[in-house]
Amino acid sequence: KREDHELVLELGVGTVKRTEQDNQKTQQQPEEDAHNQEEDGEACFHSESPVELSLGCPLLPASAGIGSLNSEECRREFDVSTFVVDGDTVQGRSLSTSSLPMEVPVRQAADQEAAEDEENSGVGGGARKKLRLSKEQSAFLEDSFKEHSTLTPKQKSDLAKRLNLRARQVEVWFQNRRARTKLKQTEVDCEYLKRCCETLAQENRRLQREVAELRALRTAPYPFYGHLPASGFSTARVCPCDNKVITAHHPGITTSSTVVAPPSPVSTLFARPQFGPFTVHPVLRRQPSATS
DNA sequence: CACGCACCACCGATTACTTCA
DNA sequence: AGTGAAGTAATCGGTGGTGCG
Repeated sequence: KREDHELVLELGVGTVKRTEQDNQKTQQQPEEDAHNQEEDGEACFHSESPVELSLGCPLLPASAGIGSLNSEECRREFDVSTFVVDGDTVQGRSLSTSSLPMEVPVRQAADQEAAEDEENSGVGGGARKKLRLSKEQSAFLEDSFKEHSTLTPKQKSDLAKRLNLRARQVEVWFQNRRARTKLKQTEVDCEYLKRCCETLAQENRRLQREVAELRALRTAPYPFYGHLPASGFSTARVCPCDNKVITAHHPGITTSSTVVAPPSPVSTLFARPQFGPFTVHPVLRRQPSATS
């Protein structure tokens, strides 16, 4: 956790808390898994050596625009140098598709073969078989997605090979993942626009009240203005739209000039929020429902 | 250089299936 | 055990970019 950020998003990936169901499924395929491990020449995810991966993820500045989400920056901030093996913290490992220090167990080697058989045999008329990716496969794909939301053909085939999936499956996963990200961003944008609307409605009400007051002043007898400053200005306000100072003289003469005004609460709110694994809009960050 | 064509990657919408409350 | 909602893998049809003849 870093001191200069309010929140640190932590993602846990691992097999420490395996459900009974998972264990049962694993037991159903011990031979296949063992076979795959031997084939790859690397040990992985033995039930007696659970792996937990903790990902520290500092928030990016909320001022980052929606279009400016820089995956490079995200990646640099994305500290995955620590994970835990059997309770011991291991430092200094980086996470990438090429250097992840573990092989990912596959749940569906048999299903994979069946699907490929079906593909090769050209049997397509029956009900499609939906395969569920294992937690580890999903986590690995998720990590890859954090590095790059799109894949080159080589990255795709590498990932497919590593996860024992078809390249098409990897491709589809990334397509669906992008769609989910976009959907969530849309939801965040919607929430943000609602807030903008509320704020503008408040501002509108306030301005209408002010207009009514000014009209009342204009129609009042002259001595009523005795409290005004010698300059004769009755109001001086910064327009949130273009940072112009609106000054109203009596009676009814209005001038304007551009100044550099500090950001108003309104303009601060209008900084567009950014959904993503790394950013939370400052307004939304302080919601009671937040984890803080 | 313009055109048509094939190929590919991607997207949005949708379906089909699984999981969970 | 049955059921609906939510999540997600997979499919389909459309679009834009690219290379080639």
